[in-house]
Amino acid sequence: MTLKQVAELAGVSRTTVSLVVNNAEGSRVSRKTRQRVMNAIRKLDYKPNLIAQRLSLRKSNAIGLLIPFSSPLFSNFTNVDIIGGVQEVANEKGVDLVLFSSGKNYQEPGGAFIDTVLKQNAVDGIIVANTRFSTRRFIDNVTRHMKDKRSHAVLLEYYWGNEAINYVGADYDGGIFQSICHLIGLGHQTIGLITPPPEALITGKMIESYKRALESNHIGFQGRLVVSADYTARMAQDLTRRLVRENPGLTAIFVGDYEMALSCIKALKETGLNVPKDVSVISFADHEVFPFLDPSLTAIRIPYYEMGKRAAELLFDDSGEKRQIILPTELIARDSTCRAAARRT
Amino acid sequence: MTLKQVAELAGVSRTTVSLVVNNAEGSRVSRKTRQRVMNAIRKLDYKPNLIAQRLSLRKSNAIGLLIPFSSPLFSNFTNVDIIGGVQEVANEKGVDLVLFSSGKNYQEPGGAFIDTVLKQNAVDGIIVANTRFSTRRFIDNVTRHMKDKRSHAVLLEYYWGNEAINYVGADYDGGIFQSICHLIGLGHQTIGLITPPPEALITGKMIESYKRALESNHIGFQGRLVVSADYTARMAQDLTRRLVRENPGLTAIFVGDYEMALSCIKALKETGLNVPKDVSVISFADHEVFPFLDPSLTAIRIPYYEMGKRAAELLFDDSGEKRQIILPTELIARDSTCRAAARRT
DNA sequence: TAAATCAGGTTAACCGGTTAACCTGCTGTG
DNA sequence: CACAGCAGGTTAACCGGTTAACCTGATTTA
Repeated sequence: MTLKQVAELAGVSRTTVSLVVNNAEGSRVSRKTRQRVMNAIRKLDYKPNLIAQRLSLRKSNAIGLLIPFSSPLFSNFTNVDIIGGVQEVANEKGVDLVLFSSGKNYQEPGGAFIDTVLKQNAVDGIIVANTRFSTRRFIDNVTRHMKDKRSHAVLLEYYWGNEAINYVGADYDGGIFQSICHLIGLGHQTIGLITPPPEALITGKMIESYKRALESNHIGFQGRLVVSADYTARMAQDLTRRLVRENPGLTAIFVGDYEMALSCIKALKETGLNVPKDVSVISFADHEVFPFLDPSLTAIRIPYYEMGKRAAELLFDDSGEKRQIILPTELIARDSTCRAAARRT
Repeated sequence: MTLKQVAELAGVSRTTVSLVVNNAEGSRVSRKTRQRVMNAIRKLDYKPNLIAQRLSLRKSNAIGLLIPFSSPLFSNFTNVDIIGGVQEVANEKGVDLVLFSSGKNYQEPGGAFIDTVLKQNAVDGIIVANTRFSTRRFIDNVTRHMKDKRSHAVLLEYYWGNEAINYVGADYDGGIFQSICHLIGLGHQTIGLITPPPEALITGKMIESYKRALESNHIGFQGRLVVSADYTARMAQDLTRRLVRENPGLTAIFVGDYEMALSCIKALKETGLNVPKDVSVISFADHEVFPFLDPSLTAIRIPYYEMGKRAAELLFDDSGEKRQIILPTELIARDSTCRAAARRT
């Protein structure tokens, strides 16, 4: 089932078979010969060996998607959307999608990994996803390798820096700003903020957006309203309880991760507080089931599917230009937020 | 950055470099030469070309995961778990994970696709996932190619047939049987069933399990309690309304798909019915957010992550034996089911 | 009619590794 | 001393494709 066998059966050279298989434009093969070759191909059920093809063409015809996450976090639903978006484009372009994911600590693997993968020709290009949860060190490490003109890599999610690299992000700042303003508009003055861990890139930015929204509305910033959790349900619940205990005036919480938002609501209910009557809650990312929650959850819609598509498309852009794409976000107001009222404690 | 360049810089043959790189056991390389080569490798930042390696070794060092789904259904959350499980094993074994997904219609691609992928050496083995939603034709097509002793393919999800092929499934029958019995135990006598489309493999089996549970409890089967929907929210809602309208005695519904379960509940609420007081609802698959729904949703837990792992492990089993693995399911009772009471309509 | 052109192939080098078989010089042994 | 054995390499074939360059005979063209 190789070119050679087909060639022998058809009584022609390998070159001719190759030309027939690739149906070359300038078709230098006569009808008769082509027929003979086609018959041999059919008879042997010949399929070209992709690996040999790739070696010969010096092209792997595959793109990589690196989700720097360990298994528990891997199931973050945003990943499905990203994978789906990337997959769609890969399908369209006829290339394979290879999935990479790191081990337990999402700091690793960094730029070295990308470098290796590309140098090894495992893939022609790679998308590094979910960088909002990565550390600065990780990102610096990655971007160092991406500045190269020929580097076919795309950062999927916002890059808070000013290097000329490819990235696709969403307007997190705008979404968070809008969320906080939404709460303030509903009369909330004491708004808690639960962020991802301090070392996650997004955390600092989240706090900035939060502050900016407060300032725009002439509300003072209070450090003790801001806490960071490590994505675990337990910690999110503990911090929620601490927030309401230590801040009697608190009537709203913005939670920077959807899983923690669920835990936050659970903790509030267990504390005997009503959502939204006592405390309004907004989740950072939206989810298809949020409309069905109790109460339905107000959240920022982030177009991960679209982001995946755009990132993949960027990978196929051979212009050599580095492009930055930021897609809009949108606040979806549901029942977990309402007009502020004094909390009964 | 090829073997040749390293060889030249180190002043040795390509063979020697290859031996050093692969750190061959019988290490036929002297310390001195090894050092020289290592230095050259470091100096040039040499990484072996995976594609050349694969060609030479006649091994692609990659496994494929085919999710025969179009994009909207691709985001089915069960897929993340499956992908995560497979990924974990792939990582462990040091092989790449290549993701395939079909186009719009989930009948295609079938066995021919698998055949092609394996013949092309794109991957060493392939997992065909989510087959519960596939048609009989698709499965027959796939299994035909899997009977081959040398076929490295695993069906991920139950295979309702008796061919000797590799598959990993879950005890759907047991889960559904248990669910219906649970409802009956709560006093429900008129239980609706919303299934996936008739052509989906699981549909017929679901109805069988449902019937079996009724029979075991001496309850007559009524055809008009069973309807099939096409996964869309609209259809699920329409059918829910029809079920309650046409069956005044109905006090419970088992829904064979988690997205449709959400729509079902929504429709019930809009009809003015209370869940669970008027109608109890059980969802076929569980989800991490189900405890947070309103009401929290009773569901069958299906260990998709574990199933992904087992399927991947099966792929690496070179014994030549075909193995069948069926993992247990579990009914998680929550607030969407309660003791039956006459419906106020 | 001689030269140019062209259709329809083939030859051979190459992609970047792996590895069986072979070579070479040294050491040990009967 | 002749030869076996071995350590430490190298040669060359091979994996299964692609493709530039070349060949050959038939058809145009000047």
